This record gives sequence, structure tokens and C-alpha cells, in this order.
Amino acid sequence: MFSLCDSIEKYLVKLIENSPNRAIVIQRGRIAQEFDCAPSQINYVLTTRFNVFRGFIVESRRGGSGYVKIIRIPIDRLEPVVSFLEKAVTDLKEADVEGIVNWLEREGFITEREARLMKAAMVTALNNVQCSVDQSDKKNFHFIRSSILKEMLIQVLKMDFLE
Amino acid sequence: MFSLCDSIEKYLVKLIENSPNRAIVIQRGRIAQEFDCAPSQINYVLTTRFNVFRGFIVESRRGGSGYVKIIRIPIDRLEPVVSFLEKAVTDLKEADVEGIVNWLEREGFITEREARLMKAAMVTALNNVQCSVDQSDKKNFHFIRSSILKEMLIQVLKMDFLE
DNA sequence: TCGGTTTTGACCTTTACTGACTTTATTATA
DNA sequence: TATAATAAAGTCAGTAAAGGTCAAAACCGA
Repeated sequence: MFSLCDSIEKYLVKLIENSPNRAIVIQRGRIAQEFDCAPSQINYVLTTRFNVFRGFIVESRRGGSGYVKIIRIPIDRLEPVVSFLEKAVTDLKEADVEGIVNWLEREGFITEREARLMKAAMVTALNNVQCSVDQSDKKNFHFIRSSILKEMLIQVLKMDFLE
Repeated sequence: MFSLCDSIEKYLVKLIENSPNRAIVIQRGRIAQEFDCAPSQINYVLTTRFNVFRGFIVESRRGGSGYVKIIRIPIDRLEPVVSFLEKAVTDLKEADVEGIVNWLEREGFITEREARLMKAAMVTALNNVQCSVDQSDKKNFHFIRSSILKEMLIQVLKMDFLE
């Protein structure tokens, strides 16, 4: 059951994997032709699959010989990420959480099992509870989610250091 | 006398039996059409027959080319944890959580890192949030904690099987 | 006839995809 | 050298295609 979206994502990820420097330059129109879809479909893939919360940065230029550049952000140390989350991020949505956790897994900071545990806590579990709660409490849940992510990452940091 | 429910269950079970890896991906609408019933009937079958207590895990995605995935967990590893979930889990205090997680670690179900992650989510993180919240919401937090534990345990089970 | 189980339907949320329109850069030309 | 033509990419609102939820109706065995 793969959507067009999924196929394009896979294709681009593979391109990035095979590139020497974690970055590729593509042409929106070309990719759209290859997949026989509307060019704006590529934008959709970029915003949903290659955003910052998933560990990517996208740059582009319009006009003649325009391009789209996708860069995979490396994490060399976890610390800055945690301190960033600590300061700036207090209301994470499910999709953001999934993105960040996948990113950390890709970068080798956590195992697949750990990633699944983290998502279970922050996505599935909270969604279960949210059903039976006032809508006005939505904000609270974003806050709880952020708090959980932060504390879990602190643990990872600590252990990284202990070993 | 077989109900529609039973027929759908049998059908899905057979599909899973015949699948190489104890997991199938279906489309709710398609199955509903085949059995000429309301799509929500499929949800009913899933929640009553393919839940965790019966050894199944269901994942799904909405939207265009959405799907429903049913995974079967081997029952031997499942039993102690499930029977625990069935009884105890609706109102857990911090101390309970720590006890359970330690037990899981002792029994080799989870690693030390995983144990720390779980405690971070269920104890530290929730305590942080709780400070800034009405005392009357204590009950809610026990409930959230329970939900997180439950979902994390389900992941542990699932992964045990996937490897 | 009563309580649990099944079944349905109306309505909701999420995700994917497109097309018309806009913006920006390059290139050819008067 | 302006300016028009061309060749990109971006935006956004609208549509379609899924699956989810919940309460009410229907059914059924004791």
C-alpha cells in the first residue's frame, strides 16, 4: 500500500544515501515528470517528509536553471539538540515527535527499540488519553509531550556519557 | 450460527495464517465491500477480536492510500505481561511504575537504557508537568501514566517478535 | 423480556494530490 | 540597455480518498 508520496520519499532518500555529502540537488519538474505527477506534489513531499523536525533542510531557487537542494542535517552531539528543545520547544505535535525520534534513530543515538518506546509514550499513549479529555486541554498535551521527550533525551545523554 | 463478525474474523485469521510473517496489510473499505457491510463493522471486529489481549496488534494510516495492518504476536512471550495489563493497569502511582520497570529489566525483557527511558517518561516528565497543574488532576496523571506504560509494553512485545 | 453482542449510519479527522495563479531568475531581442 | 519571453519553483485552496468514532438500532440467547 504505497502512496505516490511514499515512493517519491523513498526515491529521494536513496539518492541522499548514495550521495557523498548528505546533500542532493534536484529539479522539481524533472522528478514530477519521472513520477508522472503534478509538480506541486513534490512540494508536498518536501514539506511533509523532509522538514526540520525530520532532520532535513531544503533550499531552492526559482527561475531559469532553478533547483531544489535537500540537505540531511548531521547531529554530532546530542547536547545542543536537547538544550534547544529545552528552551524553544514546548508544544510538539505528534508528527513532530515522530520526525525527531526517527532522526535520532537514523543518526545512531538511539536504537530502533528505543525509538519505538519513545513513540509509544509520546504518540499512541497520549492519544489514547486525549480522547477522554476536554478539548481545551490540547495545549497541555503538547506540553506533556515536550516534557517527556526532553526527559527521555536527557537520559540518553546521561548514558552516552556514562559509557 | 455464525455472525458476520465471526466470518470476518475467520477470514482475517486465515489471511494471517497464510502470510509468511504473521502480518497482513488490508484496506478497511475493501473488506467491507467483500462482506457487504458497513466499514465500521471492520473496526468492531478489529477491536473485539484482534486486540492485544488476544495476541494481535493493529496499526493503520488514514487518508489517500490508507491501510490497516494486523500483526500477530506469539502467545508464549505475551502471556505474563498481558495478564498483568488486563488486571492492574488503570491507575498507577510512581512507585508502581518503578517496580514494574525494574521487574522487566530483571527479567531481561528490556535493557537498562530502555528502563531509564521508561522511567523518564512516566516519572520525571510527568512530575515536571504536574507541578504546574491543578491538584484535582492527580487522577488524570495516574491514568496517563498507565496508558504510557501499556503502550510501551505493547511495543516491547511487538519488538520481541519482530527480531 | 432483559442484557449483552452485533450492525449500521451519520459525521469527523487525516492524508494525499491537483491546478490555477504567483514569484523569481535567466535569456533573447528590439 | 530596457524589455519581453521563457523557464523554472512556490503557494494555497479545493477535492478526493482513505480510516476513526460514537451512539442508536437490531439481534439473540438465556
